[in-house]
Amino acid sequence: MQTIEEILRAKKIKVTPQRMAVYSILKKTDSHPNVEMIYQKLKPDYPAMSLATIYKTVDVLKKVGLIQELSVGEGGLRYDAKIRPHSHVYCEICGKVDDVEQYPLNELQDRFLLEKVKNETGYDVSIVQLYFFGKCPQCSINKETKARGA
Amino acid sequence: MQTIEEILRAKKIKVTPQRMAVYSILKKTDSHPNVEMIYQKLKPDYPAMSLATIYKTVDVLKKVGLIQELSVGEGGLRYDAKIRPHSHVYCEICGKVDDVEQYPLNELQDRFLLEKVKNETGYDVSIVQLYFFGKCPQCSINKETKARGA
DNA sequence: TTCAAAATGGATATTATTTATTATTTAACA
DNA sequence: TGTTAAATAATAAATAATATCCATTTTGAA
Repeated sequence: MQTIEEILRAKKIKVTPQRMAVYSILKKTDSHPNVEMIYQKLKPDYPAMSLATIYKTVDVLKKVGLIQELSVGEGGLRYDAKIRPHSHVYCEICGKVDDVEQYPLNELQDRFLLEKVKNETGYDVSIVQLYFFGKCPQCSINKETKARGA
Repeated sequence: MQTIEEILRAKKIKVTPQRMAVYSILKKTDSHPNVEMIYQKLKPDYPAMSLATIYKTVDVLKKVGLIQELSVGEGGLRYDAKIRPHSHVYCEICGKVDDVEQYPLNELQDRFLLEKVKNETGYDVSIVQLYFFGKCPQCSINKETKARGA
């Protein structure tokens, strides 16, 4: 199995501490952070890291296929180092993004699905993303509490 | 069947020419326009229409459930008056958004799907969106195709 | 027809995100 | 180790999307 360093070097992309740090943050978390969140998470260990570097780094990592980009309708984009097929659920109240692990992108047999869509639309499709939108458990409770209380 | 006017009046939302015009544009097109595109389309017939009104109108129409909002990773949002379950394919070169009619959101038996996701994640899910990303037929043929925005 | 509440137009403000700039530093490799 | 192209930091600036303001107009219903 290739290491991240090997993957980058194979594409003539330099391995830098900043790139490793951004990737490492994404690999560790399941919070699907945006650029600003990555910036804040890195600050303690890399106080000199520039926001611009993070923008460039997520671009690089995305192009190389090491991370995926999520668009949930906020201003910016979210990033995820989990690249095997899975879908996401977005809380419209607090903005949290969670993985939907079991279901159902893997059951859609992606390759077959891409073929079908290509046949119907003529598009050469490379990425599938399934999103669910709703209210997370915490926000559901808060609203109930608020409604009952005050 | 309820008319749009009836749906709005039932929710105590005033029926205005601007709202009808925005809805009508969305109903007629399959181009999934964003606010700016709607604005441009309306200009010939409604030269006095304000951008602010369009922002407010798509909000109203979305809340009432007459249109859906799509987020494909651009700056802004796209709108679609087709609200029965269907998915979308986005051309990463020219920015075009097309419907994927036949497949596969209807085959996912949405209600059952929402239940499963709720069981797994605890989220109270109300919306499902399936996106495909790739290259449209025109952009596949024309290698000289300009990047979006050009 | 009248009237109050709601909506609109037009402009501007706001705000968040992203890109550009440039001097400096660093990774890769001979 | 030296060289060079690439990357980074720091900051400025552009971009762009959306919200706000308020005077005027319009809708809905009494």
